[in-house]
Amino acid sequence: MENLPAHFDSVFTVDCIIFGFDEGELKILLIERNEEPFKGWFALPGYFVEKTEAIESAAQRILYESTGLRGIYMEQFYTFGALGRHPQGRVITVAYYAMIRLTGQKDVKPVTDFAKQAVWVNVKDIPELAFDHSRIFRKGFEKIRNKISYQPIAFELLPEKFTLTQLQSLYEVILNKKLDKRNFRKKMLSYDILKELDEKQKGVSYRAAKLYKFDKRKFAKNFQKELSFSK
Amino acid sequence: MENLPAHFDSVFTVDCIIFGFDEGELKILLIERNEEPFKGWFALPGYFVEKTEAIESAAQRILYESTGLRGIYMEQFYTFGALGRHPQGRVITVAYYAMIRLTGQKDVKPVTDFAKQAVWVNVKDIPELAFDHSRIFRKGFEKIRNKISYQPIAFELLPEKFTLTQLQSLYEVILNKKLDKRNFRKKMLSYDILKELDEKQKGVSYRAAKLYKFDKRKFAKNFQKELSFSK
DNA sequence: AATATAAGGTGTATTTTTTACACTAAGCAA
DNA sequence: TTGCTTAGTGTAAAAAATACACCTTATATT
Repeated sequence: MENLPAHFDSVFTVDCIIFGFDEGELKILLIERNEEPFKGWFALPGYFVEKTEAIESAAQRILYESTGLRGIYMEQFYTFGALGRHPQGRVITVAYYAMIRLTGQKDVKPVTDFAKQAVWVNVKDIPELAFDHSRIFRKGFEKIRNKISYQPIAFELLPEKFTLTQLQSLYEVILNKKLDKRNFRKKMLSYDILKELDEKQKGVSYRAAKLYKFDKRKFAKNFQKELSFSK
Repeated sequence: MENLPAHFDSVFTVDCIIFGFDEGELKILLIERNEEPFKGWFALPGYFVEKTEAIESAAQRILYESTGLRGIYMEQFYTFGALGRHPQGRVITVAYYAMIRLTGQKDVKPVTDFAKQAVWVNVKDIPELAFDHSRIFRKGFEKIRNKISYQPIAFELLPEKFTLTQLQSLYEVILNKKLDKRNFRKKMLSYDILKELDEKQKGVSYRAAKLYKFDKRKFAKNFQKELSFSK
């Protein structure tokens, strides 16, 4: 613990797991580190929290600096504070996740030096990450897998207008299992939180599907009962 | 942020919600603060984390110092880091809860100066607490209320041997609603995680009930399916 | 124009789970 | 012996979850 960099006074950091859904694949954002330790490794977007910052704002700032993304609601899921997490001493890390919509601008780019680049990586292809970030990722992924079963968080990953098949395949990727089409639709529609639009999918070379939107109004009204997708 | 006490270097703390079940009442441990700010107020047991401590060990140490309790497994549930939580500056607090068995030695006593006394208080009678501890308590209580519906955490609050009626009334206190006796028993027994003992309750002035134990072995085997007590 | 292709969209029967509900049995005390 | 208090038990009805297959529609190809 001798000779630490200046920010080691604060000794705590925020790391973010940013989920995106693109072409049927669930991805997260990783940065390539441009600083020792673990220079050149991939890591979750994250950095040191300033001494007088609220954690939430730190999370926003740090996500912006490492990826260029702004104004994204993140949910805190765990705080990691074991000894030996960081080679230079005890570092406490508050971890957040967010699910975002990748429509159009899915190009991400760090705006500071500590990250060399930011990239979207399929959750099935995550390499070994810096520090204990692999563990943090697993814990966060487990969290959303669990949460999606009883809370409508999947919509945040989809474009505003989506088909039921897209919604189902997102559930399938997150839960990592096949769902029955008829049962999925029956159940999803029974929650009465979707709005059926008069529009159809465009640009597909087969029968176009109806488009739906998540309906916040209906959700607030009808969502006493919880979602459940066990099978 | 001028003139802060020495430990303000570290600016983070651990707070604990310790649940106990006693004579049909769900209680938590509070301490009376013996330090400014909020001297004389009740607060959750908690204190500053040292610079080179792991959070988990800090939580153990702090719980011991404020209440005399040792070796209690605590589960982290949220980290609070808004500005303005602490009148002297930004303080980040990692919050834990634990559920403990109050058999015999339920007397608690601080072993340092920052707490004047430690007391068990019924969750229905919690006064306004120091800092944002009322909020932390509500969040932790919500967490266990939620968790008890799908994980067998209630047993940790009961004596090793308990009756089904005791178990049910614990569920009722935590969930804050009446449950049907027959349905409760049917469902609880269907999980096959209890061991029926050859013993009966003693010292009651009415028909004595059978005693049961939580059976970790069976639990590990049979607990793919989750508990659920919605009604 | 006809055909092939690929996904969209739909219903029913069966099983499982949840719920509602009330009386007898046992033990102790007076 | 009687009264009091809690223990302990079963069934029918409703609701939810599951398993399962075919026709429809839009486009692309010949």
